[in-house]
Amino acid sequence: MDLRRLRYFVTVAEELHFGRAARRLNISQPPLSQQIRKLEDEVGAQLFVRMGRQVTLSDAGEAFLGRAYLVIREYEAAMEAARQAEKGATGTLEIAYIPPADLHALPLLVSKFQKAFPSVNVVLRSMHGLSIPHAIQSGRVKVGVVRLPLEYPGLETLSVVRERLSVVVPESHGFARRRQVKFSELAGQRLIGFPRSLAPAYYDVIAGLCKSHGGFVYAPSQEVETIQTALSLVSAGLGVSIQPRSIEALCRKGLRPAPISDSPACAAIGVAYPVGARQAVLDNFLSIARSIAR
Amino acid sequence: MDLRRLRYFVTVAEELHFGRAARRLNISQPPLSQQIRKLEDEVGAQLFVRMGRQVTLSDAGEAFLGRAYLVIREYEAAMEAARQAEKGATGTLEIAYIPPADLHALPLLVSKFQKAFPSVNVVLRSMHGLSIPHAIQSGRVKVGVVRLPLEYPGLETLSVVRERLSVVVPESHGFARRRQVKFSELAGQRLIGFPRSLAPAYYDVIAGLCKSHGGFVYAPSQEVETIQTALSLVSAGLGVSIQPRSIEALCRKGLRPAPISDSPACAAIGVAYPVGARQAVLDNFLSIARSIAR
DNA sequence: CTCCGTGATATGAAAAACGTATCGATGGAC
DNA sequence: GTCCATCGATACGTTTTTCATATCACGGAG
Repeated sequence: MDLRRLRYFVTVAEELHFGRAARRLNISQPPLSQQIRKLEDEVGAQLFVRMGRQVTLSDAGEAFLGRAYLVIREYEAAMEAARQAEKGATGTLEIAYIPPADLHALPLLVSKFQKAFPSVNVVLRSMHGLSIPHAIQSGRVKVGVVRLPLEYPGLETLSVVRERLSVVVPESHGFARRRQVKFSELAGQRLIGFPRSLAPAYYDVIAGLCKSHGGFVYAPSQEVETIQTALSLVSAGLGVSIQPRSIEALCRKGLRPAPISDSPACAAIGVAYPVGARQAVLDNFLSIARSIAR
Repeated sequence: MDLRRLRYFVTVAEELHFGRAARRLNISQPPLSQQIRKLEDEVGAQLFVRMGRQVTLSDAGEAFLGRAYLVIREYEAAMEAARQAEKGATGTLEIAYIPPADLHALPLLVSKFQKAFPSVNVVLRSMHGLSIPHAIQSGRVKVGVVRLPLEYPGLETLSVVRERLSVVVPESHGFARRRQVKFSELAGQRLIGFPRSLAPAYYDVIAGLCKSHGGFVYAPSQEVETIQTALSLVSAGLGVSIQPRSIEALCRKGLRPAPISDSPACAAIGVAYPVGARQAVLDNFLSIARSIAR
């Protein structure tokens, strides 16, 4: 399908001379005449007026010519659009992300990506961390921004930002004026945390640190699903909460974050994507993610 | 050129299943796979993702699909436009006309034609009667509105309106209050007329009537090219002028038209067109002209 | 009238598209 | 795990389409 007849027609219409047109098209004249005749049959109208040795566009041909140019241009634009999409320079990138990602990781990723690929349409979908893997594998989104580590068959991950931990306490708390605290000091505190099912691996990292560095069993006395709720409960004096250090930006009046000095950079957020996905938009997004991770 | 591959692609994209698509297209499955592959080669991008038994549109295919619909629609619109143009329902009709035609004949023709064929673009070109035949045969205009009779090789004519004659006199003239005059009374009057070369046959008709009915030789003492000039000269008292009866509409203050009672309907205006022209717009225009001529 | 240029026609060769048969891979049933 | 059904890809021979060479038919110029 190469729009051959249309190109033949356009050339003849431009030359108004079958011989010259045939030379321009690198074919001989008889097949050109045949193809024009077939085109006329298909269209159902006589496109040229052959009077003697004079060839003219008929009214129908005149009307057809302008449209023919449009068809050819549209077709070439379609091919070009497909090539651009294959290079990942255009198209749509659906990103599923967990709410806490919009503090740091998500704005970083999206702004840098959009600067590099301004023609890509980015669609952001806030989702529960649990449903993101399935959304990726079903193709509803191309990539997820999730809490790491994440183990899921068929998915690979790439760490983007890693943070150490802080403990958020109310203003009246003993830690409120401390420059830093240690895990061991958290023993006995009422802890406000998230259900393990929300991010099992991340939960286990925190629990492991409490055990190894603090010597106590991580057992939140309140389980909440969002950071905002956790902070509200802290503010109300129901306990303290272990959070990534970037939580400071969210600490409104009455809340104080205290860095945990012996915390490794364990609160990681990264991207998750299908193994062996051959999608250029995704590849481009991943290279942006890698450049941020350094 | 039937956009075959494009239609194949669209069908597969709609079905996302080569077998079903092949059945819908009334071909077998292998050639369909081949054509899709060739299309992918030509476009330069993989349009479908074949993973196992699952067929999906790739990003490139997604981008291509929308444009492909446009191409197909544009192409069909082009064919339809050509057919419409061939039927004469659309296109352009260039009309050359002599200035006196815009009194009666031209508005009649154009308004009725445009009512019947509103999509045709009518272009009106005022020209000297002498240059109209050449304009028609060279194709610069499709039809002419001219003074009849007209003899010209390669042209046919069709009478549209026929009028009897009046003589236009100044208010102070002796004929000014007459209900009608006869050719014989025009003998001895100073006559204002047009050069014979402007419309030889029409000139000869008038001259013949003067001779046969009036018994004198038609010999204008002033020759002018336009009706307006003739009327101005009459108004200035330089003479009287023989004109078609519809001249009454142009008689401003100081001018009086007097019908010539023994004039036949000899001032004819009609359309001139190439013999054997097979142009539908022209045919449509001619049938309108015939319906006006009754 | 003859000759040259032009588009249409005839015919055989090359290329493209198609159909039948078959392979290979994948997913589900047992 | 094995078997079976499904689906797309491949192989190959046939049909259709397209092309090139040769030739014809027509019209205008000398």
